[in-house]
Amino acid sequence: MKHKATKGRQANPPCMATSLHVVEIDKLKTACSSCSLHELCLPAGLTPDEIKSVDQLVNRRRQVKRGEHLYRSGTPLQALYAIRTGFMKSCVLHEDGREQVAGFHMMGELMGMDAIGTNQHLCDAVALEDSDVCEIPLDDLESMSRQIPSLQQHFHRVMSREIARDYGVMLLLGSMRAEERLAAFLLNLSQRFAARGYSSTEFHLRMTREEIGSYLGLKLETVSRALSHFHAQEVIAVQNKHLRILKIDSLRELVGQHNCRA
Amino acid sequence: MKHKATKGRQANPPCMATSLHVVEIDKLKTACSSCSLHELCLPAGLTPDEIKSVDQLVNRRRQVKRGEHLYRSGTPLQALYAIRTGFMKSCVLHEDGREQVAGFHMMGELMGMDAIGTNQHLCDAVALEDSDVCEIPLDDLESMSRQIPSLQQHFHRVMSREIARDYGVMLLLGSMRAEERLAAFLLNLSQRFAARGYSSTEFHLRMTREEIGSYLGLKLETVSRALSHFHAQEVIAVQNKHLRILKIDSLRELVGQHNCRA
DNA sequence: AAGGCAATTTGACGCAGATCAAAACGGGCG
DNA sequence: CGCCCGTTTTGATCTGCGTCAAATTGCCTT
Repeated sequence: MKHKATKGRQANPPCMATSLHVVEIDKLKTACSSCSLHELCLPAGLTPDEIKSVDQLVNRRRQVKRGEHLYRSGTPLQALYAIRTGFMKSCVLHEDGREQVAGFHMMGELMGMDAIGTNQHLCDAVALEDSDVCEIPLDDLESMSRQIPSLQQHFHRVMSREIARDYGVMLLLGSMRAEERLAAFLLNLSQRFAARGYSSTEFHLRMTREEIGSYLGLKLETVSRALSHFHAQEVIAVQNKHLRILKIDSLRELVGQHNCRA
Repeated sequence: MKHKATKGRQANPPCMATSLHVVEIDKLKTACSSCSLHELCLPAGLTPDEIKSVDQLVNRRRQVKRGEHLYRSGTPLQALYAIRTGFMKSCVLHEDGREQVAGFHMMGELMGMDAIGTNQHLCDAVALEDSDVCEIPLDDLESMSRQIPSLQQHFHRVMSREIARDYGVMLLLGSMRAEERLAAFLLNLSQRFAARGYSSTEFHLRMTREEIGSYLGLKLETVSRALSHFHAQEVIAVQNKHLRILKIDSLRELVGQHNCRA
């Protein structure tokens, strides 16, 4: 529980990847410097030298197959995880076994921060497609951020942004109507895909309608109906999980105006 | 924007307190060491020596009268604030001017963490009763937490707990019925008052029904009706803002069972 | 290619909670 | 003390979304 000044852990087993060449495994270890995500991820804004130091933090990568858990609620916090590729959800669990999706996470995002306070994970993290995450032991991150102020600062920003995101979700759940929620959700996805260099108007929904509904505080039927309605209005084009935004401004207008639920 | 190794700011104007003796002003400056909240607040778990160092962080105290703002949405982040006495709310603002209560805050709690990511406050912070807060400049907190690992660790825990709290609110807003939400809310208040040495069963609601409703994603009439219903069942006794919990277990049962909204 | 299961869509209906309205209450101020 | 205004309560009605149900589609397995 006390701070350990562990600095790098070269002795760890290389990784759990299954069928990779040695060369690739080696590349895996020198993560951040060569990672295309370092402008989005934890090392954002660091100098190349600093990023080299951060490489030592990410000593292990882990593959999580579609449907598998990265961690489970109640489990002790082992590390934080940065998503390198793939798509995940986190679910908060009710005492009575029911669950609610608390967020969807894509590459460059950090998961597990909710567990720092109690050292126990509060949610399940489940891969919605085959994913690849970097394991970042918290102790190491803390000791390194004592040495690299800009890393420390960036880590704080990342945590803070998670809080800000949560406030946005609270707003959505507390005061938006079904179609507004869905519009806000689609705009959010769009923007995040765009930030990663993907199309902001055409993408694949990796989650089911039920998962979208759980996240938005709606039933799957309502999600389906709202999508159909948007489709009928030609605001979007949906076919199963493939989605294209046709009139992004219409979505924006929808989110802006709160007809109901003052 | 870069880290400044500022360490203490003894030169600041003492404080904005209005009618205090010099002795008291002086006492105000040596905040944490003599503060009865240090087990709840930021210095929790530090050694007496470490707390002395932390005293330098809290170089200013600020009084916020009932109804006044501590900070406003959009304003640049000046500092984090630890509540010493009083009671506050934070409100997220819609673009269209509508607002939603994102949280209620009581003594020992830290406010402003949502602003670290963008350096801009995301919510308004308003005092619901005359309050007294400690100003903690973020730069100073960061530089000191580089020197005192247990401070760093505790700060991370505090931020993480805010994230965990938000997840709880998301759960509440996304999947509980009106009376469950209210029960969860009352239990939460009860527990937080208890942690501060106040009665867990009898307290004063400092916020209006409308503010409760805003926080819980309900209309004030619904809040009022739910309170009346609990009262009729003799689960609680409410008179205006005075509230007594008579059957705390009934409230707990209510939160446990999710009749609706799977 | 066929079969089966999960996901999705669509319709009909009901209800929790929003909305509208009005009365009662309480607290601060002249 | 009494007035005024914001807060709260309570009732009546309306509606968005949940619930139930059934048909359709797509995907994965054999």
